[in-house]
Amino acid sequence: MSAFHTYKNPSLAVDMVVFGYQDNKLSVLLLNRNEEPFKNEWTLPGGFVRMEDTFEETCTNILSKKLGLTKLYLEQLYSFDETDRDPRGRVISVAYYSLINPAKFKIVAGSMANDVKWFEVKKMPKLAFDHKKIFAAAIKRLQSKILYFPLGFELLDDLFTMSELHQLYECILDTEIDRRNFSRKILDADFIINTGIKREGVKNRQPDLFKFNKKLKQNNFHLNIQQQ
Amino acid sequence: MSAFHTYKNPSLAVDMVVFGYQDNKLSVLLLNRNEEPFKNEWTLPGGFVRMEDTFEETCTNILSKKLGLTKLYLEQLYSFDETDRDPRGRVISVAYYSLINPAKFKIVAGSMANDVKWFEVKKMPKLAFDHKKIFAAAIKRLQSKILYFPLGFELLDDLFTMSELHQLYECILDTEIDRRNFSRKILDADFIINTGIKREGVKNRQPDLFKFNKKLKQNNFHLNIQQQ
DNA sequence: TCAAAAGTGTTTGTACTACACCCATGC
DNA sequence: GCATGGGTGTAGTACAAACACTTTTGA
Repeated sequence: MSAFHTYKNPSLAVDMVVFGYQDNKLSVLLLNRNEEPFKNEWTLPGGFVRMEDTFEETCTNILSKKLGLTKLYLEQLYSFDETDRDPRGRVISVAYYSLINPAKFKIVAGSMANDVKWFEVKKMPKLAFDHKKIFAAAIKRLQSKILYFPLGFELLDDLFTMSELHQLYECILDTEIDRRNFSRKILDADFIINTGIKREGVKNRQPDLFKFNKKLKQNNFHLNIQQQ
Repeated sequence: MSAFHTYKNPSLAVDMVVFGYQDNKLSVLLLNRNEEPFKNEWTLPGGFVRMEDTFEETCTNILSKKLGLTKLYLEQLYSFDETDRDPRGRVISVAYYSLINPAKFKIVAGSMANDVKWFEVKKMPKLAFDHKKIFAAAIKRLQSKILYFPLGFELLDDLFTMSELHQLYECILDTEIDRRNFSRKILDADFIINTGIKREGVKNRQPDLFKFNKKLKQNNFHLNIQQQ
């Protein structure tokens, strides 16, 4: 038992794929490294796990420094263990993804990075380390999970129109969905509630505003989208 | 960079939920601990990750010592990070699950444990550490993944009858499935191939023997089972 | 009064469910 | 012959896809 901590351990870090949705585009938050290795390349935000912190605490600490944001939707993705994934030594990375509404937060550059920026998922730059792989896993998870779980609401304002929700789904899934069938399906599943309020100041007919049904007990929603 | 390994890191371990199927029952392999903490209690097999090993290598090393088995189906489940999950100190556990055919292997007691035993998933003993949680996650993953992915074949012999496969699904999902609808669905999906061979020496009509279709390219299988 | 987006409804086809029937084998 | 499990077929139904129509707003 006394020998318990004498083994040399791999280092342990978290890396995060932070998704944001704005202007009908899905984006990811990247940092530009200001030190070697991979100086001036783009990376996912991340950092080492301290002895006293859980993964989520580590994630929250890192993102609160850089974005000033709290109460994040966080979900563990996968743990990456290739022995050569970090040139500095053996580092295990536990990947998380997060969904945020960029309109609610202001990005603040942190001490480790000289630049923080949103990139559209369709226009991603080259990523350092094995972060391309982590990003790919996150997109895949997001696309499959949104088919049966109410994820999208984290990315939208508290009140949103059916059109906005519909476009979000089309954007994330990168496919066309019939708006009428989508509307019926998502209403039947009780994911959302029509507030009765109308959005004003729009060009055409004023759409209803919906809110997420936080009291949803049973989830019987399932979109059948063919993944290509 | 020189300070890279001076931070104190949490220890890193893997824990495995090894599923086996025999006598129409789904079982899990457990070890009886021969040292404190949790002496004489049952645990999932596991061990610490060495600097030079990947997770899968760690899993394989541990299981080959205790079971003499190779070429395992292994899938990463989740990483458990509660700060108090191990009384000896901070230990992160990356959980994997494995599917094996017990008939193919012989269990060998290892150096760390004084007993190795299969337990039916419906008759599990109290588990040490947070292993009950890990086990629950594994069952849940197995139940949801088998609905759309060809997992069951890892648990069966190379040649099996439709009945055997059907019973395996009913056992894992803990529900009744109409055998005729099941048969049609799984055949339509091209998961399995009828070898034309019949099983002999049975009491009633000789059933066809099937094999897994290893050349399966596109997976359009999906069982619709209501999870209760 | 026209264009564009939003709300609501209907038809059609497919796929799943719930069955029934026949076949082969051992006793 | 009969009991038992194995193989195959079919009618009914529910749901999803495809599509059309009406309503509301700003210009």
